[in-house]
Amino acid sequence: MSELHLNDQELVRRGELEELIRHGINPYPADAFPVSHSSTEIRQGFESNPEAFTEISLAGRIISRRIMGKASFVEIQDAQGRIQAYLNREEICPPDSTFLYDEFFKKLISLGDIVGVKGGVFKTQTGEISIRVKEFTLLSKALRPLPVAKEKDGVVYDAFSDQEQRYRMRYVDLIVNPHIKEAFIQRTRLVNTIRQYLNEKGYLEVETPILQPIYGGASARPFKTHHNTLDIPLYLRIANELYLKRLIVGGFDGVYEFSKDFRNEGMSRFHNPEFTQIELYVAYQDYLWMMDLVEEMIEKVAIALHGKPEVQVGDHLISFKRPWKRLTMTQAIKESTGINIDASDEETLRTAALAAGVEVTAEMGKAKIIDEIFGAKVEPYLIQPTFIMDYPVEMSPLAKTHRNKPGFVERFEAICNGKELCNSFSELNDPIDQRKRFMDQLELGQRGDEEAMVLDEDFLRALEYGMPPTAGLGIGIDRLSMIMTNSHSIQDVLFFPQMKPEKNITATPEETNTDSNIPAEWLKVIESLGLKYPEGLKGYNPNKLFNEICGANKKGKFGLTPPSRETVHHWVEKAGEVTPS
RNA sequence: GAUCUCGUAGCUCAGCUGGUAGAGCAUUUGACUUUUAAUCAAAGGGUCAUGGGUUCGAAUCCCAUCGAGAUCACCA
Repeated sequence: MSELHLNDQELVRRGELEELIRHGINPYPADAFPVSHSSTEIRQGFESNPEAFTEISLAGRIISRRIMGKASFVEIQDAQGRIQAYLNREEICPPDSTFLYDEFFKKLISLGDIVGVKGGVFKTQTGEISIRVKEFTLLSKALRPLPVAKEKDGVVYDAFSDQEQRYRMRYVDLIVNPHIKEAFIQRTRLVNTIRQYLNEKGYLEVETPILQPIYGGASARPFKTHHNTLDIPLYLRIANELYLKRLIVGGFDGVYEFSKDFRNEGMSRFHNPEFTQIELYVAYQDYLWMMDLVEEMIEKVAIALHGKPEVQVGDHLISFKRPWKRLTMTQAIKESTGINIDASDEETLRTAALAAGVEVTAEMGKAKIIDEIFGAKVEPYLIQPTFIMDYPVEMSPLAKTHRNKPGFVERFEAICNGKELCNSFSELNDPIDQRKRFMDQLELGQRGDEEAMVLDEDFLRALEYGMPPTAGLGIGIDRLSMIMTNSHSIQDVLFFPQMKPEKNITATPEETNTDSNIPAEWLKVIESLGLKYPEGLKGYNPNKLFNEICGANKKGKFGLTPPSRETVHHWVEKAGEVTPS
């Protein structure tokens, strides 16, 4: 960033920086600054035991400052909170010089600087517990002004509230809006609670591949990437289900993983391209057993976070107290709409759906129509946690066929606040049935469904070796965090939500897709190989090209610095898009 | 992807039917030894998201682009 773009406040701070250095003060000292107390420890402990606070040290960021001649008050914010410090010229300066106060503290220290103080704790005339500073150390100089807000009687004025800036510069958001931290701390507490619960049951936390040659376990569009050495496409996982089941085949009887998954789909306040799920698989259990586990576990989470099973979410007070309501899909739809999906064939159902105002089309099969009715007429109205059980088989290619209800699978979702909270089934372990379900998916894929599952031959091989009957579960951790922290958007429970790049548009956007990114000198090398640009590069193996041009460069004594393999890949890609002139 | 709304100082925001930019906080300078949205006095600070157009004249009207938010679509 060039100096030309600095605003007046940034220039002032850089001036202060130079001035500090001129006075021999390192603005970024290497020395450790041992901290004896946090702001919270001081505020909570001082009243009952003042003697323990005569010699303390504390470090943090200057968040506000009131200079009153020879005395000053600063508010210092550490990881726990804020505390006031009192500085007096005579107390921090040696008798022969007022530099430390008049120059260093007053002129060269700014809001946002990180400082360390040593001194004793006392109470001011207005009754505020404060640190009487004897030693004042600069620990890190801030070169940008902090968007500090002021507060009185609980009302915050001029808070840093621009959502775009808050998400793009979460570090600033966390400094000036400390309450934002709370949701993130709760999220971690939530994860820890689940982890502890599952560990106590003896299940093994495992790690499985994020880069997968075949993506599976869910219906979604993946992110695709490429491995150069193997020269194969790889996908970022959309789920880890099929890997965890392989581990069940391998003889583990309970495995789980907190899994960052990636889906190349739309974004909304409920969707981020990367998100976290926990998946759990337990051998010799079924979905009914899993329902009990979910109830117990989520109730524990609510209590761990709020001290009670009730959580205020928007306008609703949601109770996670066991037991939760349980309904079959059939019952739920019947209750809400009067439609009996069991007794209806596809056409009757379509007519009934249309009559109820659900948008269904002629291409939709019975299962899809049921899904549409449920999504439009039932799910949004389920506020208190509710289990919906037994889904149509077509929508659940990895779930086991229902033990006594043909056409359905042993699957449940917990719905809460109108959204899916988790998804679970008795896992399909019949390899022949599983192959058939994959084939059905393949057919969907050939008909253009971009989210249809792909066939995973190795997974089928694993099933053919025999997988015990298994109960499986997936919970969206971000969604659960949103509910548990009363957050309106997924961005409020992700430190760094995905955003479009912020850099301003270039002045001439058309120039970026001119004919070639290949520098002229390298075009010569390529031509010396007898390849014509761009048509000769179309479909050419980029790794081969890389080797050849590097070789030609050496032998032909072009004397050029070789490009990276990645760059060459890019050239080939680009060449494929260019039409020969 | 669609629709609507928004983008002005470091932050939060004004800026009318078009007439060359305002406030509070922050910043700088000065005063002030227990303040707490400290106070008092003065000063500086802007490519009005970007690029076009209409106009004598555009922050304001029109078009395009970029970015954000909301709703919808998509997403088991």
